[in-house]
Amino acid sequence: MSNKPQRRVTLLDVANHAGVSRATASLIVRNSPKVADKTREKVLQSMEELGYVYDRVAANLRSQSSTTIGTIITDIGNTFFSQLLLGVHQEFEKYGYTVLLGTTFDLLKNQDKLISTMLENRVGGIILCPVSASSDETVERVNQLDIPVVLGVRELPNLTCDYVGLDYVAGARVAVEHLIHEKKHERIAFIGGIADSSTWKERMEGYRLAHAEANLDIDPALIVDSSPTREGGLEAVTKVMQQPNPPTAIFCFNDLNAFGATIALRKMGYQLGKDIDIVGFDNIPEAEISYPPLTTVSSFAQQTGVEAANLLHQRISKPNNERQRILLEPELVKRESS
Amino acid sequence: MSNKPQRRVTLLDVANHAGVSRATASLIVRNSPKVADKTREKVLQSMEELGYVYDRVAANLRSQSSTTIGTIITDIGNTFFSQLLLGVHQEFEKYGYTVLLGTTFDLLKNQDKLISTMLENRVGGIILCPVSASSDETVERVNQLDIPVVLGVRELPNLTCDYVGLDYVAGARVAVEHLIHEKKHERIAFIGGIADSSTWKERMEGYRLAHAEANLDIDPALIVDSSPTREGGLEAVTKVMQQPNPPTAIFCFNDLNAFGATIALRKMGYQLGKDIDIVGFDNIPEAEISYPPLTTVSSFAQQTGVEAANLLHQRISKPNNERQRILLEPELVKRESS
DNA sequence: TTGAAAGCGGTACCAA
DNA sequence: TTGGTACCGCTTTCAA
Repeated sequence: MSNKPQRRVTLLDVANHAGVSRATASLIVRNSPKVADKTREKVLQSMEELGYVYDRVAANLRSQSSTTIGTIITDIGNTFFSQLLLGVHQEFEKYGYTVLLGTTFDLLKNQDKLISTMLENRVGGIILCPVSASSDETVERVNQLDIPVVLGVRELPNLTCDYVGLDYVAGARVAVEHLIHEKKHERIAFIGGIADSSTWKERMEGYRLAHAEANLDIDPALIVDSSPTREGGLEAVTKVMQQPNPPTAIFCFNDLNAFGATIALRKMGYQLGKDIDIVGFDNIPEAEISYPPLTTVSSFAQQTGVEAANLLHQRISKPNNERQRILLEPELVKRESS
Repeated sequence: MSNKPQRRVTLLDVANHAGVSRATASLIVRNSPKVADKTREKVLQSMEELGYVYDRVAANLRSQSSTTIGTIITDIGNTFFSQLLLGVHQEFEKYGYTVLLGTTFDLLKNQDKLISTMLENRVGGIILCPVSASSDETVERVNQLDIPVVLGVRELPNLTCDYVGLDYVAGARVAVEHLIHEKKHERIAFIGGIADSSTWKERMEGYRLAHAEANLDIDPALIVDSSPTREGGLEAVTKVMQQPNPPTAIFCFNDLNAFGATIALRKMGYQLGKDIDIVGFDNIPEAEISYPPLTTVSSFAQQTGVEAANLLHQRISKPNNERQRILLEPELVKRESS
């Protein structure tokens, strides 16, 4: 028993064993109702005995279909994306899709390669969280694809596919308004994130609106971008606090940036939530247990994943439906860091 | 342009367009050296023009090979596993494998189904982090598989496949020794984790050894298991602190449990690292930014993923190599919670 | 170095 | 309700 390199048991083997044709056996694996119960049982019995394993790959090849979908995210190490992925999985499990995972680390060349890989693997659709440097070529390329694509988190211009993301403008605005009105700040820094990206620009817009509404001027020296990581936050806040006239509050591109900033500020001797206020963006699980617990804007990562998966599923089953654009509403979660 | 449901461009189309045979074109997509440079260029040119996309699925079917591998983890929401997954990805990208991801949520029936799905999708191998309730049937089943399996994190008895994990006994021991010798505790609780699982038993053994070595008795009332989550930690610590003679220090099954315990203890009015000491296990990124920063045992999640991927790759290329068992050495990371 | 034809493990289609 | 056969897109094998 268990002497490995045996030939795979095929449907034909099963059919022969059960004394039926391959076509009939095929109907049975596909749960077709138009086959006699007796025959079905006989064949199922044979499958059991022979240890038959369905070859979905061969089936998909012949039927020109696919049961796998590609999910391309930026970084699994970032809880925001792992939460999103959780949502995607959770939803696709229902539909019986399998997920092919790819991570870009925000590099365009990785993204290009991943899209190719996904296509070569005949995925039925792609959930794409585009890298911040996504170029016109990316857009062009995605537009050319014969399979459905749902964009997540970051929207690309001139792209006509479904999209699910957050109203970042509103999210940034509510965060900054909180700092202005409830916390009475007038010099608020905006740190982190890559200034090229649409997600940054939208937060910037929210930041601007909140200032405009309160008749507050914006000091460009208080705006320092960086990579959206802990390290980035650390660097950016260090830079911004070295100003002759430093800010009294800090709005961060995301929670990761905020954590980095927190570490740096604490080292400088600031007491967070007292000497200086800080608010993040995303509400990743760490925000709750960090010190001090981080005030942040929830961007509903898991929910985003769920919606994206749903959109893709709909698009696959009804290719000609009208294009959808889902914008989740952000929510300010007040904790102790501000 | 971009009128969707066009037939897929095949190698035959390319061959015709370039005026060569399909076999020749096939050699070219596989980078065979035995084809004239002129022919190659002509064909590559045609591919470009026609927008050819290689069908890896069909290729794998015909050549009885596979370029995807399955990775089955417990929960993407748990940073330990997302870090592990990060390692796996990072490594497989080098070898050109694509990862099919599955999550069990520690449920046996999910695990069974995922293994089936992976097989049906013709994965070339599986990295399996088994659920804690993995039964003899799981073992039996995995033993029967014709494809390589590498076990991660949790070892299963009587299973002859490669394994990569941590020396949990040593890890628990060093943690508890720290509490006994450096922090002078004599009543140390062990909370969290499922008492059935091998990972729990090994930590328990380390806990026992540290006590034995210090001539300390173990009070069974201080040992409370739970699910390995934040909620579990919260419940378990609540139970253990209600003892008439509560512990003065707490060793947690993992960091998630520790965070839950932290929240509960703080609510009870304890000041961590002062009134009571706590140490976790895993050293997930959150441990560093939690309050207070958590003393914990690093279990090198990402490294585990890297090693597992390597093991699987080796096994796939050399099926008859001797079985390997990699045990990473734990490391105590001292922070402020103890 | 290139080409013709069979086959991987299924499904589609049509006839019986 | 069942069976026969072509075929999905590629690789393999062997001959030219």
